[in-house]
Amino acid sequence: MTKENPTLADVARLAGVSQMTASRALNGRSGVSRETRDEVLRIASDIGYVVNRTAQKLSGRRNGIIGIITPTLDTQFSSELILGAGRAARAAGCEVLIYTMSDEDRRMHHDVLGLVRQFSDALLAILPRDSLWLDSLAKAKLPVVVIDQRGTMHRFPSVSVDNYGGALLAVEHLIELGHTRIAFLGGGDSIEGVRDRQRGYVDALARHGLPHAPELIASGDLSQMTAFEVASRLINLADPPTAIFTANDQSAFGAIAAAREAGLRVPDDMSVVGFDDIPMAEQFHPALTTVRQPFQQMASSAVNTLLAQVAGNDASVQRVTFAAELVVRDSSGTVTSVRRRSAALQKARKPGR
Amino acid sequence: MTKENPTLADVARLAGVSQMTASRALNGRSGVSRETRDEVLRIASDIGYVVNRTAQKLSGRRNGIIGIITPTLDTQFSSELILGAGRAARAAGCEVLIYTMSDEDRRMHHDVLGLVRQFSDALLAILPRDSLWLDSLAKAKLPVVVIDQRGTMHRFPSVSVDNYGGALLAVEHLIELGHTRIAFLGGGDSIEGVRDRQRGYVDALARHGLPHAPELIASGDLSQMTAFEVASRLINLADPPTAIFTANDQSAFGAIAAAREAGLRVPDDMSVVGFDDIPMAEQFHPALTTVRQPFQQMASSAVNTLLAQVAGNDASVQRVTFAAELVVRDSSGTVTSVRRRSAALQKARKPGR
DNA sequence: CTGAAAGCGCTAACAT
DNA sequence: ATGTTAGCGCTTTCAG
Repeated sequence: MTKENPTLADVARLAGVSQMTASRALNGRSGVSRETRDEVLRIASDIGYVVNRTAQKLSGRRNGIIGIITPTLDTQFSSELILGAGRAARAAGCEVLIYTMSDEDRRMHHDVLGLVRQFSDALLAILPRDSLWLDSLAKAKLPVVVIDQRGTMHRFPSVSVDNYGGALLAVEHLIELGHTRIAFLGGGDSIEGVRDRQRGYVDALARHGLPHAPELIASGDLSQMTAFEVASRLINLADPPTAIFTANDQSAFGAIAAAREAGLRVPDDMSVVGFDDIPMAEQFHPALTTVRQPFQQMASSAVNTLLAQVAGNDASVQRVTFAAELVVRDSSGTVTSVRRRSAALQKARKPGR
Repeated sequence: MTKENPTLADVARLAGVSQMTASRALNGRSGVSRETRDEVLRIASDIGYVVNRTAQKLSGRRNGIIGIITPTLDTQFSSELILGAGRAARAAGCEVLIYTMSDEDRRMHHDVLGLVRQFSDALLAILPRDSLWLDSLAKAKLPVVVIDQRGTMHRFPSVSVDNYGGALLAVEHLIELGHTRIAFLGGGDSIEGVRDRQRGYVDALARHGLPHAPELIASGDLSQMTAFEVASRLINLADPPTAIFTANDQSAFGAIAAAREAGLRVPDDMSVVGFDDIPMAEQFHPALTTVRQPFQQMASSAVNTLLAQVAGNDASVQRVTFAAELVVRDSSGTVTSVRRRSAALQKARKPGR
């Protein structure tokens, strides 16, 4: 029937106690006798009472909601993170609410943050690419943890993967396989993590005495389509690379498609190594060799930091970095004979397209 | 400085009017003189006032938030829909809050719905595959619109694409290209839309006098990986299909990978047509021929229906269906000579794997 | 056109 | 261990 949602007052009345007592019992606070508590809980569950989190919040208390703000939803990168955050939050008895800030309407940072704050205790920010955001965040008076973007000002705790170290692993893997002309397909330099990957690439090369070839460093925008184009250019170089390390998995997919388009087989004629290890990496054909970000751990660390801050344990501004792990699959292999490669490229170039 | 967020009371005081007047002005209600209104708005904007939506909601008013509940975030299907909904909502001056119900914790339908209701005026449900959900939704006393799943009980307004018609388009396209052995790679029958696609496939065949070959109907789970396996089986049939129509794009990607694995070229030796036209479809290589769902339109229709209901225009339970559109790209082509195909398959089979 | 009072559901801060 | 009071920020009555 159309009976309204049960409220705390209902529970209290039915249990024959005051609202306050009911509240205490429900929240597991001290100051309630076992008996009373059990009774209250029983009644609450009986009538299907669900605490009203907006009221909770309005009254000044924390309401166990953590807000996630993300620029996009369509990257597996963010979905993985969100998934992990949700799990971690629920494990702690919290819920998660997601707010997307699509690129178009970066207009009202302020409003959005204001809104999020009204609804939640803390905010998990998944790196919008511009730092304007960071400014707005600074004004929001609530705990914030930023993922994968250490603000230049170090204003917020952040959690990220060891991008530099991961890149090192990837490139050294390629070097071990015998590659000497290794290209880097980056993603612009608006994202700090991506810049770190490039640094790792450069240093790995240097460390192994490999020449620094500027023409082998190209930059896309982390999208598959752009990566396809950029990789195509790389492949058509007079002296093309035998391997490409890309700044993310999506780019790797694009690079692989480009290699195929050029008549090269992966990994026989061209090795490709990505970064992220999104679920697709394993499903792709060929399965992608890539650097794994421990999304679940990162998310859960972020959530816990947030929760600690909410609880008052001021963990000051800290940055947590997780180790990256190289996952070797089928897109990387030993260098093929130069003859074969050249032949393949020649053949592919002639017909044109 | 650490001054708290401005509240309605602040605006009112500064403007020298009562809270009520300020409220009316801010909400664009009648009963306020132009002058007063302008003054209030000016002040509000000056001090950066942002209405507190939780308070708004608590006081019984609608707060302009529409909640979206989705089982997954990692399918481009849902991201597209969410994106579209966000746009439509913002166009109407509303905001959108997303709640994910990961498969694991389908436990507390009730709580989740309760929570969503507290935060928002209406609910857009991108449905989890089981209908238990529908039951819970029925109890939630707030406007609901369901996307792509017309509940068996027709309890909610729904918007979906013409799955049946879309499938017809896809299969007829294949038939026009000369294919006669066309397989269907489905996705189980828990989703009504997917079942409709299968019906479309069957009917298209029948309509063109093509034999109904049960062995050419296989079912996956809409994931790329499963599709790879299922498609592999299809390809290894004694009399394999020359084309595969898949229930969604992800499955098409898997099928293409399987074809390649078997030594077949797409589209030369095997045509593949998907369904959805997620952004990846265009970026994939080969670009995928697929049936487009007008995500943006669907989402915006859903949002508008929701908004209308909130506004009180009870549009009763209606179902909106959008036409599907065939997008021909590079993964479908005319049938190749059987000789070539057989040769390719023979060759691929011998080495084994 | 404007304002005062009361309350949404809950929780701190004081009582008892 | 339990109850009372007051108030979070806003809005709906109902009065001027």
